[in-house]
Amino acid sequence: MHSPAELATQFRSMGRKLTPQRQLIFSLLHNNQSHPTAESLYGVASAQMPGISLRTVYQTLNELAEMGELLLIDIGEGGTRFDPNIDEHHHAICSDCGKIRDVHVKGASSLKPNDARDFLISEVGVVFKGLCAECEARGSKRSPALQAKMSQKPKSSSK
Amino acid sequence: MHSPAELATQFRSMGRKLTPQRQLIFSLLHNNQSHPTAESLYGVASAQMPGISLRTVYQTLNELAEMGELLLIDIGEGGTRFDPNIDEHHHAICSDCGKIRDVHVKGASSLKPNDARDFLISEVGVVFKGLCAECEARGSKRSPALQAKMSQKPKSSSK
DNA sequence: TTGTTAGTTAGCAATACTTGCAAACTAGGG
DNA sequence: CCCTAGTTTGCAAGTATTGCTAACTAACAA
Ligand SMILES: [Mn+2]
Ligand SMILES: [Mn+2]
Ligand SMILES: [Zn+2]
Ligand SMILES: [Zn+2]
Repeated sequence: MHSPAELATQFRSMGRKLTPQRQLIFSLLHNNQSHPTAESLYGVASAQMPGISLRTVYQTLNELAEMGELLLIDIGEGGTRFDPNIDEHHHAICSDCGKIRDVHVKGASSLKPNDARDFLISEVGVVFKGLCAECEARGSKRSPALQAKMSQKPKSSSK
Repeated sequence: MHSPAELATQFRSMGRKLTPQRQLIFSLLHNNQSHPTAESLYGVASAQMPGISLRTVYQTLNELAEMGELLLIDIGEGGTRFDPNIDEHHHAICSDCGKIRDVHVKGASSLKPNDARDFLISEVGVVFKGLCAECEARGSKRSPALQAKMSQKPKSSSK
């Protein structure tokens, strides 16, 4: 993703406005390697700008994605994760805590299917699943589903 | 996934019952390479067994997944896809029509992240995105989202 | 500064997918 | 044929995301 300043220029040049909400989201995304969900971003955004709406977070994330400034990652668990790192890279996903780490894989871009020679490849993605250092050390065996449940606070009206 | 007959035995030996619904689902899944969603399976199941419930399809698919007889695949678009092919393989996903094809990738299992040497890998997945032969030939440029919309019949009460 | 307006935001309804629940049903053993 | 543990259904509820629109405001011009 480009810097907040560059995005500002880019937005304005597209006839879009530079609102405080957008500026905040740009800054929260800048150098963010956590692969956040819309909801988690909304959490930190709300802390700095009470009243900002989840709807606006979704809207801005979608705009950035359409502009090619963000990548979407869909692991099975939970919602879509957003990735401001648009350079070629791959991911290691911890099946215990759900954290996603950026990794680089030598030779990944030249991988080809043995079969399906008639398939026109536009993109190759490699995903490693396993345990991150922390979870491995902790010797945890919790499933991601259980993890999610445990870190869940009772929600009243989140619709 | 094991054969319907083997699954029958396996289910009974676990104290589970062999119902007509389960038998039907086993047979629909056997040698099925379409990576169906619960909903699409429900469609074909309903044709052969009117009255079978979507709930039961989900239930059976989840049971098979827990038993390790099915793999779950989550592409961004639409619901979870189920894969009765549990041998090591990878996928080519058409960004136009959404079809998923099984592919084999030489050397995939020995891929390692350059960084993240502290990550304990349990599984490596490779995904190719691009155009399948049909869509490529057709020269289609439709997005999967648009595709989905176009093939959508108005739903009344699908909740 | 002020006015104008196209674009944006907030909030709530609606949708899509999946699971929770409980009453009715039934496979499989005795 | 009976019993009952396990199953199926139908519907409510939950989660993630988008549709809609009235109220708001950034950007620009006067
Ligand atoms: Mn990343
Ligand atoms: Mn497959
Ligand atoms: Zn972890
Ligand atoms: Zn295609």
